[in-house]
Amino acid sequence: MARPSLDEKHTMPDLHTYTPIVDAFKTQPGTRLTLKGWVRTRRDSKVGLSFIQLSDGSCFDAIQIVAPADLPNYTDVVLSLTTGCAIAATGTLAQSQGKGQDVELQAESIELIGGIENPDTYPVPQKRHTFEYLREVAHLRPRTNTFGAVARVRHCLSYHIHRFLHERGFYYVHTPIITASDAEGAGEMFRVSTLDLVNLPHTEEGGVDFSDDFFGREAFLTVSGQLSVETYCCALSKVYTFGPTFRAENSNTSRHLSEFWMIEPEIAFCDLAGSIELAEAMLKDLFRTVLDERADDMAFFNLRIDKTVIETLQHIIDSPFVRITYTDAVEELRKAKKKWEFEPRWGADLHSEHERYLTEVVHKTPVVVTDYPKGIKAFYMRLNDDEKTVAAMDILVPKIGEIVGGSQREERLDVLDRRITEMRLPIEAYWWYRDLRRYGTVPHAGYGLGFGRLVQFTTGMANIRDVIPFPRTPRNAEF
RNA sequence: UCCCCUGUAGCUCAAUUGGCAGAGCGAGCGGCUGUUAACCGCUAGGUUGUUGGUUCGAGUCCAACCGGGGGAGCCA
Repeated sequence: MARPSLDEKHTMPDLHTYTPIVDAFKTQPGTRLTLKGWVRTRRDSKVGLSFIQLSDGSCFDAIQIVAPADLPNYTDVVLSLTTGCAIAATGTLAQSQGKGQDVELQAESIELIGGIENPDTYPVPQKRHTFEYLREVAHLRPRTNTFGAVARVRHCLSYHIHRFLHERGFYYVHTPIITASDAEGAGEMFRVSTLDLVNLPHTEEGGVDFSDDFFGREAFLTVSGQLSVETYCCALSKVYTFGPTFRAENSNTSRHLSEFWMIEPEIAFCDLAGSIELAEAMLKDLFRTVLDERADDMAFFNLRIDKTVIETLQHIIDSPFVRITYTDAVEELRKAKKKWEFEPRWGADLHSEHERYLTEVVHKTPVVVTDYPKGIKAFYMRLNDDEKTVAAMDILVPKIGEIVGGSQREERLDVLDRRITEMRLPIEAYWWYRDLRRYGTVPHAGYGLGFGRLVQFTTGMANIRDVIPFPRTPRNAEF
């Protein structure tokens, strides 16, 4: 990420009457600076000094400020600073006399900007906290090491997804959040309505009369931008969406959210293999970039969260993803000397234990499973010549399982219609989707990459609720 | 939604066969120190998730409900 260099600062609006700590660390000792941020800890020395660890979130490390006892407000302000206080400190950057840091700020003045009402009630004092507890104080958890690091990595991944796709000629399409179609076929939907719930208008047959509703018909939050983005794909060739999606499933796991972000590239004149290549290149590019640009945060995750993350990411960057058909995968699983809770069987979906075995035990790397039975996959996936399987793919990674799900789309109208009918879906609802096959249809393919799962995998964080600022899950929408 | 575990101080957890509610961390005060996961001492802090039941007596046993965690399913 191109942070503005110090020289470029003057070309920016004067937001910074102070220096971000990330820049302070790169500054020559002897330079006079003002720093602003939040106090992590204060330690006093009877030599006549206080040491203040200051963090502003611009990088992982906090900086040490040395506050001499002869500051005019030393007794009444400096000595009462506690964890969480917001301050401004002006002074000279100096080579540290102590161990543990290279540079520190020798303060000439310290100004209290925002104090702590009562240190005893501050929810995130400088001590160990469980992630479960921190979820209850989600408005203050970004001040902790872990959540600051997650936020920076999340930003880095987000930014470079756009960069990666942009560099390859993809256009970013804003697909709608509200959809009038309940036929997206990827799970339970949240209803969007302005009807008065306690006094619903009824039709003559006794059902709810949605013609009185805001859109004059039933409306929902989208579960996927795919169907919409296919329309732009069949005009701009290479496109993607990156936005929130919503699933009203009663899912209670460490890798599901009711509101989550997803990247959905869609590529015209492309088959399944092409979309797998893109997904693999994209994941590798992202891992490489994060290890490079967020080395500070990644070192922390590797030390405190998961001692194998960096090694795992590096290994993935260096080796090709394993590709295996569903049929071969089932064969391999059946041959495995392992007791399954669910016996692998052709025609049934792979269970969590099967996916983990493939990716964690057999291959120890991401595994791309392709060509699933048509009966367990969505209507829009392209029927293979065997008439039994469809050109679908899932990319499985250790611990998390499915991180990408994609397919080549069915571009033949007759086959598409047959599939819609077979699956007893309301064909009228797909009129505009079917039009794409009537007017200049082309082979195309795409996939959905779960952004939260990507952040989870990259950081080693065990629960998806801890890689998004304010997780929405069943019975939980505080904040 | 199903299975298993769990709910005690601000946080993390103890509390013997049912018998006086405890510790560490954090916080406050004091001491020590170019300190840095600091160290030493003192102090404050509790309707044991809720409701009901069994019992002379319930943190402990029983029931229902509510929250949290792990696994499964749904998927990204």
